[in-house]
Amino acid sequence: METTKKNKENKTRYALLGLLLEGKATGYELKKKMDSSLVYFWSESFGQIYPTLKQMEEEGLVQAEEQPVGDKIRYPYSITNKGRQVLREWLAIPPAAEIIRNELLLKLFFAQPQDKDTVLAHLSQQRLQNQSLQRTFEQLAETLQVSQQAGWIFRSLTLEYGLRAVRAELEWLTYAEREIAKLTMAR
Amino acid sequence: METTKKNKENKTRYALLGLLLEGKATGYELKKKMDSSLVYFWSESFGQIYPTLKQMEEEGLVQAEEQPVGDKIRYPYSITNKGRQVLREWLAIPPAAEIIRNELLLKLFFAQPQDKDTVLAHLSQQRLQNQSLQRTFEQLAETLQVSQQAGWIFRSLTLEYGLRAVRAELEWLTYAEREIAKLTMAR
DNA sequence: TGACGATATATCTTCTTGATATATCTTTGA
DNA sequence: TCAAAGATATATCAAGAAGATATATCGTCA
Repeated sequence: METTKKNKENKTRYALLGLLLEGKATGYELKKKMDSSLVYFWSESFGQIYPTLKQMEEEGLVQAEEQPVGDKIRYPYSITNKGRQVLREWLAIPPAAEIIRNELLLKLFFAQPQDKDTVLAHLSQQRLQNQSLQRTFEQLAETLQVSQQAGWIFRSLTLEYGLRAVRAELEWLTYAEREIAKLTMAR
Repeated sequence: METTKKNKENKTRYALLGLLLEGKATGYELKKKMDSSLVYFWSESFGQIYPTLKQMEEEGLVQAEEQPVGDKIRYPYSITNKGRQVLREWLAIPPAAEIIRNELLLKLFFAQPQDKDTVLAHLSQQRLQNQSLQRTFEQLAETLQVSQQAGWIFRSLTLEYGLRAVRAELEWLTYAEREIAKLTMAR
């Protein structure tokens, strides 16, 4: 696959531009929005957000505003038409294959028979995390049902993805625990 | 959750140590091994592998050997007892929650009704990628069935995870395409 | 013999994460 | 009413990771 294009492109900007479609917000507010809606498949740190916003302002993709609040100044950003266009163009590009780093699977892969109990503990922790995530998704689904505006369908599809992924992982956990139990019986 | 421990720990080393359990190998060979077995849930670049190997040698976790081959010198590394111990200790630590970055879902999340065709194209590409991955996993499963040595069960569980994840994603793709088709009917 | 692809080591830049610093604002309880 | 705690807000740094690229040798096929 001889690709010349740089796959190293900063994607933080698109996440921020997308969030700014909903209205102006400060870097801090953008981070909060992200953590309440996108975290399950996308996250950014302040170390990425603030510099990216500044850079995008230089490029004319967003516009900052100085808003004095008491003794301090907030900098709410809003998306420009150029920003909207850049986001639209990016949306049309086929998404790059994700790179996954799953620490649980890595530990499992290197485990030996004597690590059985360790592995079972890891699986059990994973189950708890997934169950909690499942509840979060179910609550989000209820909230989403209420507000059926434009683009609603696509957002609900991302949520459905999360729900199915969690369910599949829980089923795998059950399978894995059972297989490891069998192992114990045999010896 | 007041955690003092640095979550910023280099994990490349553990992947390399794990691979070195199977026998000595050069950085290049380690990369190849990784790409043929772990890629589906873990990957590393040369930019990580070579410096990490050097660093681990200084710490006494691996041992380099100078092996002249014709005009050039290979540097096969082998794991030391200290390395084995460090790996074992890491295996016992509960895995950190993965951070996911799914570009497809991000694009979906920001999509508007007019992006319908773009989204369908992305989904269709995703389906092809998943189908190809599914075939790879099925072939790997057959290979794995043959060699049932120690630790075989854990490796087969990681493969089973992959198979189930791919299957779940394919089912979601079908669901998503159907939902978007409904949308078209309605207007 | 030359071309090509695989082997092998290495470095650089950019991107990303997590930790930390600083300061103000808001809320809550003593 | 004062202090403490916690939320808001901006920012920077170090370490880690990804991707691109450079260099050179080896084996093999035409």
